[in-house]
Amino acid sequence: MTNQNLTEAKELIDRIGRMGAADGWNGDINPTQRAALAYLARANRFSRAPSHAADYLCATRGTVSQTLKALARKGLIVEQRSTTDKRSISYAVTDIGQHVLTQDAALDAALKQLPPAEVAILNGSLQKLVKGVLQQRAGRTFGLCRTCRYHETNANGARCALLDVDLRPFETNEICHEHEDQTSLSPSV
Amino acid sequence: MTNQNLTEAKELIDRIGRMGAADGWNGDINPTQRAALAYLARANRFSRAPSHAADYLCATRGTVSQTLKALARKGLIVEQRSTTDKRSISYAVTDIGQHVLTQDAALDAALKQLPPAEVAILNGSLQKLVKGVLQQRAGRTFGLCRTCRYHETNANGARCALLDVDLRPFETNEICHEHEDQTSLSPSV
DNA sequence: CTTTATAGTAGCGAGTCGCTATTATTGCAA
DNA sequence: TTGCAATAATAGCGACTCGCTACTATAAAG
Repeated sequence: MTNQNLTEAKELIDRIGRMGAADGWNGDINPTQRAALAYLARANRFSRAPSHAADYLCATRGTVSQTLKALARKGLIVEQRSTTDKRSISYAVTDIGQHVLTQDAALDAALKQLPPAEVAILNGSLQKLVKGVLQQRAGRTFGLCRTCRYHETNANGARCALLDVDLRPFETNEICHEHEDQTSLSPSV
Repeated sequence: MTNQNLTEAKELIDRIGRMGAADGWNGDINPTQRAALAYLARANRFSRAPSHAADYLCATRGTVSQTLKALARKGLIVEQRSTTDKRSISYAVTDIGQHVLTQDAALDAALKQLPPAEVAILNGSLQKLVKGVLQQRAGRTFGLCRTCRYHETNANGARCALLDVDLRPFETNEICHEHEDQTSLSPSV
C-alpha cells in the first residue's frame, strides 16, 4: 500500500496546485502571471530578471518574457534596465501589483484552518520534495538570503560573501537566485 | 512568523505543482492532458464523463471537452457513448494511455526518497487542505469508493447504496464522482 | 406537451508553453 | 584589437489551455 500512498500524494499535489490555479484567476490576471508576480515580490534585487523568474517557475525564458511583458502592460510591474550590463533587465513590483497579490482566497483560508504546527511540518516535507526534484533537474534552490552559505554578519549588519555587497536588514528575508544550502557536502544520494 | 509560514506553504505548493507540470511534458502530452488522463485512469465507471473530469480538475466543461478530444485524437482514450442516456459520454483509457502514464519521473523519485511515514502525514495534511478549499467552492470530494458514506458490504461483496449497484472488488479502490464523506454532520463551519 | 434542466460542444480572445532563430551585449583569448 | 564564443532578452510559430457565451441534443418535470 506504500505505492498507493505515493500515487495519492502525487495526485493530491497536482490537485491542490490546480485548485490554487483555478483560484488564481482573480484580479484581472491569470495563475501564471500571479505566480510570476509573487516571485518578483519575494525576490531580492539580484534576482528579478526574466531568466531568474524562468528558473524559479520552471519555464523557458521565452515564456516568462511574455508573461512579464503582460504584467508590465497591466502596470503591475515596471522594467528597470541595468546600467552596468545593458543586456539585463530587472522588474520591480508596483503598488498596484502588491495590492493584486493580496487578493488570494480559498487556499489561504484552507491553510489558516490547519494548526500552525501542522503547517510547519507540511512546509518541511514540501521543502524536501522541492529539493529532491531540484536535485534531479539541477535547478537552483531559491532559498531565503539569510539561510545561504554566503550569508555573513559583520559590523555593518549583513553581507553577501558571493557578490561582495552589504545587505539591508529586510533583504535577508528575500529570495535569492544565487542561494546555496549550508548543509551541502552530501556528494549525491 | 506564523504568517510567514502560511505564505511559504502557499509558495511551496505552487512551486512543487509547477515542477510537476514542467515534468509532465513527457510522452507527447502536456501537463493538463496528463492530469486528465490520470484522473480517468483512477475514476470508476460512473465518473469518466467530461463533466466529472471538469469537476475534478477545477476547469470548465468546455476546456475539458477540448482536452479529452485531444487525448482521444492521440489514441490514449476512447469515447464510449451511453445507451441509456444519449447525451452522456464516458471515456476509457487505452493500453497506450496506461503506458504513457507510467512515464513520470522527478516528482515520483523525490517522493520515494521521503520516509513512508512522512508521506502518510503529508497525505493527511494535503487531504485536509483539499477538503478545506473544496468546502469553499462547494466542490465534490472525489474520494475512494470504499471510503464513501454509501459504500456497503453484503453477501455478494460490495455495493453502492446511492446508485443501487453491486461493485467488483477492484472498483472499491477507484475514485467516484458521487463520493461523500462518512464523517459529515458538521453543519458548516 | 410544453417548459426547464442537463450533457456536451463550437468558437472567440487572451495567454501559456516549448521551440528555434535573432539581436544586443559582454567577456575572453589569440 | 580583433575575433568569437557565451549570455540576456526577445520575436514568432504551432499546439494547446482556459473562461466565456452561445448552441444543439436529449431528458425529466409540470
